[in-house]
Amino acid sequence: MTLKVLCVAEKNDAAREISRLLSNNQSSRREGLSKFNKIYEFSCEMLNNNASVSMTSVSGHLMTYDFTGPFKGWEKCPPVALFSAPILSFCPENYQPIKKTLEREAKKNEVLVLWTDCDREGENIGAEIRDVCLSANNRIRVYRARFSEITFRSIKTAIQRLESLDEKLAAAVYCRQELDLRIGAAFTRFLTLRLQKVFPADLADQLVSYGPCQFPTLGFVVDRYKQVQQFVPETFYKLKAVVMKNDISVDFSWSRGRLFNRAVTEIFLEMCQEHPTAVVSRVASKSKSKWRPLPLDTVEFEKHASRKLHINAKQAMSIAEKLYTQGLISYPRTETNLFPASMNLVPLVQEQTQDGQWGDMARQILADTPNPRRGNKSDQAHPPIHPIKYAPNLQGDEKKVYEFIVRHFLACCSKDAQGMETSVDICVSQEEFSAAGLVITQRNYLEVYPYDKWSDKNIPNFTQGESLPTERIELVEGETTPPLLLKEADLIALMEKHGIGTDATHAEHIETIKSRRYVGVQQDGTFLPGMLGMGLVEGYDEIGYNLSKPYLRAELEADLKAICLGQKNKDDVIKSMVEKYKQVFIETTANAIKIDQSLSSYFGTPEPMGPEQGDMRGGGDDLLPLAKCRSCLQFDMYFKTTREEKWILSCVGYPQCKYIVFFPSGVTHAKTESEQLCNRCPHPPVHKARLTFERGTIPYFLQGDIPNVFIGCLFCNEDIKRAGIELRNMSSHPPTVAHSHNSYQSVVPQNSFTIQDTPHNSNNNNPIASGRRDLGFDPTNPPPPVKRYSDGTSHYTKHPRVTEPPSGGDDDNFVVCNCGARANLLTVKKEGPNTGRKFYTCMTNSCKYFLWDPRSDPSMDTRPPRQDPTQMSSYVPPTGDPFMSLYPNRPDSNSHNQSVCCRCGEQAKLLTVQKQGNNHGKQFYSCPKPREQGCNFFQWADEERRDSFSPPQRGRGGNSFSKVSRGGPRLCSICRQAGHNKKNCPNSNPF
DNA sequence: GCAAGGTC
Repeated sequence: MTLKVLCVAEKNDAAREISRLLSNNQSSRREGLSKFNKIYEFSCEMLNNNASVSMTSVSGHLMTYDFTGPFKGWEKCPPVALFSAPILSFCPENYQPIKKTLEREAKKNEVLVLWTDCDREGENIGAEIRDVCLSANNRIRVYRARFSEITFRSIKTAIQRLESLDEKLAAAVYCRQELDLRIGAAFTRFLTLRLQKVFPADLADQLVSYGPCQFPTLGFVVDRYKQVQQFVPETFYKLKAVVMKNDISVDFSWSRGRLFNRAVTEIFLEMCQEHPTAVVSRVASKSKSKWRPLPLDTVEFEKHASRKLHINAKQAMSIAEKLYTQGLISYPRTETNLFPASMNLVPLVQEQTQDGQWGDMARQILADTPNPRRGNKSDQAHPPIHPIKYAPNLQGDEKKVYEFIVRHFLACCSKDAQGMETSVDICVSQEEFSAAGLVITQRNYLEVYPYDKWSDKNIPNFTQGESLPTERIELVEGETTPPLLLKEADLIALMEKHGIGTDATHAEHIETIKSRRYVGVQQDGTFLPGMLGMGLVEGYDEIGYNLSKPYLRAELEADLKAICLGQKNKDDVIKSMVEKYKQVFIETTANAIKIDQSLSSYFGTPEPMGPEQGDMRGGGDDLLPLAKCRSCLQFDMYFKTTREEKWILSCVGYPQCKYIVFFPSGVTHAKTESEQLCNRCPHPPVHKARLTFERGTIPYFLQGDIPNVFIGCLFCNEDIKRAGIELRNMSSHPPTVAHSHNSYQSVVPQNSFTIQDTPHNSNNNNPIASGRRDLGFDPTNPPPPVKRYSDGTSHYTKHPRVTEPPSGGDDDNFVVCNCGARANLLTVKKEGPNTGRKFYTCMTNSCKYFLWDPRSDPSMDTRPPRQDPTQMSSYVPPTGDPFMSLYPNRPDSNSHNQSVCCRCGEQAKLLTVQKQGNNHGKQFYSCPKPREQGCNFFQWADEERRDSFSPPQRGRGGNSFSKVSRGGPRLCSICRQAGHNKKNCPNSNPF
């Protein structure tokens, strides 16, 4: 029996090479949907079967991450919301062909073997491949091949010991990805939006970013610059003895090195000058070798290119990649600095014998057999960088880079340079001096490697015990010098030392801080911090977090390691790190003025920016959410001002969730009280709000210690209602928002509305409208097309009080539900039988009217949405709705579970939320009288927040329900305890 | 328009 196996490697090169090895050079090649990722086919033994194998590849990560909907817009949500915003995982457009190839091939095969690189990222890429393949073929069996290098032996061993994917490694990468995105985006948006406003003259178009790699890199440059600035030179003194031998003058240096006290040095000088004869105390000769370089890895390549060729790291890497794609050199991204024992270097050296400059050297190496040193690093995937083919016709920098790689390779394969070092010690009046000379005996690798310097230094022959007159003894004065400013190669070395970025990304991070104007490069290649970079680091230092230091990142790295080892759990790490960084962020925003001040020493007077500007542009202290949205329960709600400068409280889920609360015009400022939580509201935390009123507009009984200021919960406070602080709200049921690792958004709005007015009463006179809710959509008798502002024949009618939309265009998406609120035309995005279908849904949570758009493709499934008489709505959203599965809680027949809705007199049901989620098990009252008849009231059993959920037309105040239960003690409606009522409840709000 | 990590 033949087993059908799909193998997937991390990149095409690896797939090709592994196929070659597994097939004994017998694989055939065909095209995949991605032109960069071929499919290699062959047969071999696998899992004790004859396997027919298709081997293909991805190109690194298949999936990428981003925020969704409202969180994508820079000014649509406050940056702090990004710490809890949902994240969408999706396959970007240019990788779709790869994904489609995987899906297609997965369907044809029984087994999937993952051949991604054996590192953390590789494990995660493996998991991405697995998820895609399983979604196309859920019966495919998944294995992981582990190999340390792409050699016949390693590959064979791997195939005999197929394992399972290490979920821990994959999880660590998910963790890194999520944190990098949240932290980077939040800080970047905040900084950019704020500083563009504060320093419009200099930074109006400047992107000011924060990244956990770029910022510490900037920190290194600033640190060194400061060391140089703060350096105070010190004068030192030393002695020098000059001796003539065979007409050659030799400088001997003092064994005491240097002293910082002139008087003391002068005493030694006088002593020597009193008895100036030098006696040779020791002459020693020993052989010395200068080691040939180690095989070249990426980091060394970048450093050498920068130092010796004066080509910056980023540029050097892009040239190397070009040479690689031309087949001239090996893969340039490698952490390996030792050639695998199995690798045959002879043909590679052979190639270079043709060259006029280094051909002789290549021949010499072949005569001696190439023998490179073995370094101590291996990424177990790629060999060190080496030339593949001889390339005589390159020009410019390409030629320089290629030549360097060839010379370095030949130098590696050559022998160490040999020399003889002679050291001579002399004694002058008990003070010791020494000198050394060098004679190079065999240049060896130096012949081909001009980048290293090792020169002869001639000194004459001295004999131990001989006495010589000193030519002179002198006091030399010098000054200590500051450290040198960093050059690119030093910066890369520091990044490597502190684990900032990876070998593949060092050059990119350096490029980023250059392009963001954080640093500049001088003519001599040294890095100077720019005004922006300097100011940012100073500002952050002022705030007190070492964001420009590598520590925080190092802590994350340690956590990631712990995840890999199974000592920590991914979700815990994300939770704690998000919380940590969020606190840092909040403190940073609260102290943002310090950043302004630091920058103001470079960019002049800042434009004042305070908390009064409570918009999304990064300022002030309005960045705390008040609570989770009362409508969608998914997103946070924030205070903000409208264009007309009226205060509102809105859900950041807009436009997916349009819940919004309007305040009366007397409110001049609204803010979340960071320290005060409401102890009665569920779904904590619900913060109390601080509303500032215009003088004279606030009722006397609301005034507390501070005149004209109200502090209290907006969702369960009777006083608010009595005071006439009308919390008008409009909302829509939000579509499901995809969370991490979901590849779809189920529903997205076709357009977005701005809310212009309060909804009004339902139009009870419209028979079609009022009947529709009960009947649902009748497929046998499809209604006429829905028109905007229909003439009464449509299911939606224009309510006379709704303001005309400003455009006046023929906007079919704009309709008014029979409850008076706006209804949206939405499209199902989730893959399934209804993909692409459009439907209308009312924006108010308490209505949730649903209707398929009859203009949708009639061949689609036109069954009406699932109806359940116990459900609140005729529309059942896919997931995420706490009201989705509501079933009456009827365990007994006594009246204990019943209340009478005092508004309409109907008996209200006490229901229990069955669906798993935040509200699981919670009880609520629901009046069964249809909305069209003016009721359909909703209220959680354990709280009072009627206005949030009641139909807008209901009057304020008064209790809609009177309990008919006669059993048990009467409980306080605030704290649910017996013995008092809400008027004298000890837990009540003081207002 | 944000990050960093893979890779072409």
